[in-house]
Amino acid sequence: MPTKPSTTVKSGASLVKSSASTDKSGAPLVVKTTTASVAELAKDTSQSAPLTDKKSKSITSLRGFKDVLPDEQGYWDKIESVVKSVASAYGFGKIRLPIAEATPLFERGVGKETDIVGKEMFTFLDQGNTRMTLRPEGTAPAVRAYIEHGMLNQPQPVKLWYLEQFFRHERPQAGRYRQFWQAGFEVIGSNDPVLDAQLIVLGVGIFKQLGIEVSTQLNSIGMPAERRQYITDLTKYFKSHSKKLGELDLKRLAKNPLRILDSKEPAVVELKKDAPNIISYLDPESKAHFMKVIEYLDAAEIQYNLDSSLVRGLDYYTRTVFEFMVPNPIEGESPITLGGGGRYDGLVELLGGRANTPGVGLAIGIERLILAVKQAKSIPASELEQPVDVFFCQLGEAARRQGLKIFEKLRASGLNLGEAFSKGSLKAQLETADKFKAPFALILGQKEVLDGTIILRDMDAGAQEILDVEKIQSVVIKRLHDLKTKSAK
RNA sequence: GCGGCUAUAGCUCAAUGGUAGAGCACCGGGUUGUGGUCCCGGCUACACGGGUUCAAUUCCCGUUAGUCGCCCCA
Repeated sequence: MPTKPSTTVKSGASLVKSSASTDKSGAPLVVKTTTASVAELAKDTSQSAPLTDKKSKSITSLRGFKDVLPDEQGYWDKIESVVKSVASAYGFGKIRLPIAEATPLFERGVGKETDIVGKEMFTFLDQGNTRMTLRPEGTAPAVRAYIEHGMLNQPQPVKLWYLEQFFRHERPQAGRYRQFWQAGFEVIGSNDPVLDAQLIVLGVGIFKQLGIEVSTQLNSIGMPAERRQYITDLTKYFKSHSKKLGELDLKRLAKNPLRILDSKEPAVVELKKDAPNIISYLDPESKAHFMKVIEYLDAAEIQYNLDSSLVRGLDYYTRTVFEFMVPNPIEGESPITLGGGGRYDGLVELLGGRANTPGVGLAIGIERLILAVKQAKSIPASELEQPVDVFFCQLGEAARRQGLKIFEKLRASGLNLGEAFSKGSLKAQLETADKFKAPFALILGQKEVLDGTIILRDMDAGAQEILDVEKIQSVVIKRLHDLKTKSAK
């Protein structure tokens, strides 16, 4: 919708102003309006305004916590509906997860040594001294729910999806906030590689439906035992070249050697070419699993890049890992990762569930997705705007009163209505109708109230017809239909 | 957490060591009955704190916030 709320609460001054105008427009509802009382009210507001303390500090949103304003909702609605329809098409059940969890869920599940848990969680003690955390990701909570509700007694695998906010205390950046939304898909209870592949197909499908081309990076990081050996050798290799490493990469090598693989240092990029490759450390079973994933992706005709340096920052991943990214959002800018996921075959057991309960999941970052969608301009404006079918104008007190009733009747018949009941002049109302891009306006004045009629104005043509007020629903619906078929041609 | 850049009205931007203008937006008016063009009027800002100075929105420092990059990740 093209309009913005007229009062933005940012400063103390505008706060006072907005409440004053509300009083004014609300008054006629309560009091039987006389010219005297309106004049008095007007006097009141003009007196209270100068009392505003200009120096008063305004409270703004927290760092990294954003308002999503009406003019952005089109993107959110569109994405939500795509995610939802894809989820149901693939047989996922929706789950709504609590916003906070017991802190150990993430310490154990995601890994104490990860950056997410180590330094990015919003963790606090509640009044009862319980350590709780605003969820930084969804997989551990989803798995917790799977265990807690005995979902192992349902047909396996259990497929869950969610679209929820998560929290990480990071420095905000483009497409990165402290409160952010993710669409997540979890498939728990089967280790069949076909599920890994299908989840990637699903992810690519979501992006495709939103008009976004992503490239899919794919890797297998094996099971923990295989990875351990790899990490040992990788560390050994890079240590032997430690002179070429910068401070940061040395730190990574000491703390989390896998991370050195996504270093952007030219020297490291060069060294990586001869570094041990994770794939050759996979045992036959993991290797066969990975091969199957690849075969299924080929069968589904999904493009992917094998990237043996793709490692992910959460400890629970096993075997398949993948990422979706927009390679070149803008000329010269670095790629944006829109989503990613992987297999987590040990997580259920780690969180106290039955041993040998595998799982695989996918998460998509909604704010980043919106960034990409905006960039690609892939959603037509008509889908992003909230259409107003007909704008209701009223003139005079009698028309305003009857208008309220007529408005309700029209609303009940499923029309999207615009109105400016708080405005008096027809001019102002038609101006507003114009700003809402309403194709039609209904005009109810004194005369029409007496005659039992109402004027229907075609806003583009400027033509008007006088209708029997009892018949407006059907006529308005018909005119809208005519307009749509006409513009479709 | 680290580094670069930035901070003037709701938005986009000016100017200025002597406290600020425009365009758009918003509100009202130009006939208490007709919008998209036009005319008139109105509202709204120097992020915060300190320093230098007779005087700071302007120069300096700090804080905060935004933004970009790093780290990390979605």
